Amino acid sequence: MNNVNDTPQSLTTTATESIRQRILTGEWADGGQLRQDALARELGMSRVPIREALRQLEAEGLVTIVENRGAVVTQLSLPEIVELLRVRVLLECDVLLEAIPRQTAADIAEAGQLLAEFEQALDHRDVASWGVLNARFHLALYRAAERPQTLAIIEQLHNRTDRYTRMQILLTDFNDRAHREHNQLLALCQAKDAISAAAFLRAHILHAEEALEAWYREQALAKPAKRGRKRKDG
Amino acid sequence: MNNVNDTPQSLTTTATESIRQRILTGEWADGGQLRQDALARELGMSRVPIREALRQLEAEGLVTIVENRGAVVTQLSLPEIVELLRVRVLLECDVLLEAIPRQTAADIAEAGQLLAEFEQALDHRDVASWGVLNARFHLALYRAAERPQTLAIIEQLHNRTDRYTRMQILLTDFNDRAHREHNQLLALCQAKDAISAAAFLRAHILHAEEALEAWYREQALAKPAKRGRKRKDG
DNA sequence: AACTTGATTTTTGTATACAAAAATTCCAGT
DNA sequence: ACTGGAATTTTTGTATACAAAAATCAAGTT
Repeated sequence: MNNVNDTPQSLTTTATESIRQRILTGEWADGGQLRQDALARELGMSRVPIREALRQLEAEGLVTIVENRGAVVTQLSLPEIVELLRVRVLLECDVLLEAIPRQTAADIAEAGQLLAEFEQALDHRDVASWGVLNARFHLALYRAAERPQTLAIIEQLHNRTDRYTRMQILLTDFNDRAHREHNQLLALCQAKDAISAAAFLRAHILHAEEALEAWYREQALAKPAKRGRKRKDG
Repeated sequence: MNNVNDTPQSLTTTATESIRQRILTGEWADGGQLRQDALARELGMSRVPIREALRQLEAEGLVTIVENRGAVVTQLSLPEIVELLRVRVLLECDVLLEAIPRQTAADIAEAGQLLAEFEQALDHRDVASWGVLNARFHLALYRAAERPQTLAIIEQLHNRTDRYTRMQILLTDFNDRAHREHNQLLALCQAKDAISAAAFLRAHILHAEEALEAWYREQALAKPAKRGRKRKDG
């Protein structure tokens, strides 16, 4: 995704990548407003490439542009998140099944390296990188399937959902479980046990979904209590 | 997708929709150049909203922007098309399974109406509308699943692949088979036979894939012959 | 305190201008 | 006829200016 050629990159591409990265690392809250002028100043360019970048990110599902009102970081409802996780289950399990017989030692090593980085990030509560590392770990396992179009769709699904699964890990102290499951997944890949790995991956994603649903339910219970207190104080 | 509100639509949105529609109906050939100036003149606006529209359509996979050289209608190779059709199989069969128990008589009637329109379009060789009607027919069957995010992804997959399956129908006289299979699919939905319908849908999409692959093989055989003749004349 | 209205400011959408890159044309030499 | 280089034209990328829409602020009324 980085510009590895010597040809200068257009400002629009620079803006798209920068804004996307900042959304993925959680710099802006869900629903947070993205001001064209501010972004243009920060990135040292006019509003025009910013607008083009926002158009692109809107089509990727990361940004929602409201006409004459500007752009916000897209907010997903729980049903929407759950739906996208279900799509992930369908695509990722199929791709993993196909990838495992073709994974090389280098693929496994790369995934292992990413897992080590993810463990460190979990230990250090470096929340900003959890989603990115999670996506990279999964994609490293799938790459051997040589399905670049499918992987691009999967990457976009991660870009849209990992903010939420990451937040859930943070708020429910899901670290150990996430790490355990990733290690187990890697071990099954090393063992070339495609059927078990795909079934495990399915369970892994569905666990995240269940935990997210449980967390949302807790929030729903917690919110009315807050409102009650506010009335008393107000 | 049409603007049903009284609020005026931005020029960018207008341009996006217009250009997308023209790509889907085959107005431009695969790989055809999209000139910003020409589009701006045709649509009666400046280049700025055209550029924004092209950025959006690029993220949808319909357009490929080459820096400093402009935009072309995206070309997919056979492996890429096959891959996207496989993704369609995964998503559409799952969604149809979920939709069928919830389909209403209105859903079935809508799909039947679209099938009648598709039959007419097939009879009249109205090629421009085949892809659009095909997508609409399928989406009508799935809508009862109430999975809007998944349907949006499926719609984009159709937008990216129906140009090719449509071309294959045209060039291999696949009309009768396409029509028969759509009718069979609708009948299985009417019978609420979800398992058979999903299996049939899978076979239907894979038939299209096989036919496309066969057609590409014929083209590969046909091409060297043309090149040979050209050398003799040249 | 809440609401309404008008004025002002901010933000967005778009056109125009300009610079840079790419494509095309032209011309001279072989 | 072909090639290479220069000149010209076309096209793209971006900044700036302007108009319109939305948001904010201030004053007055209930």
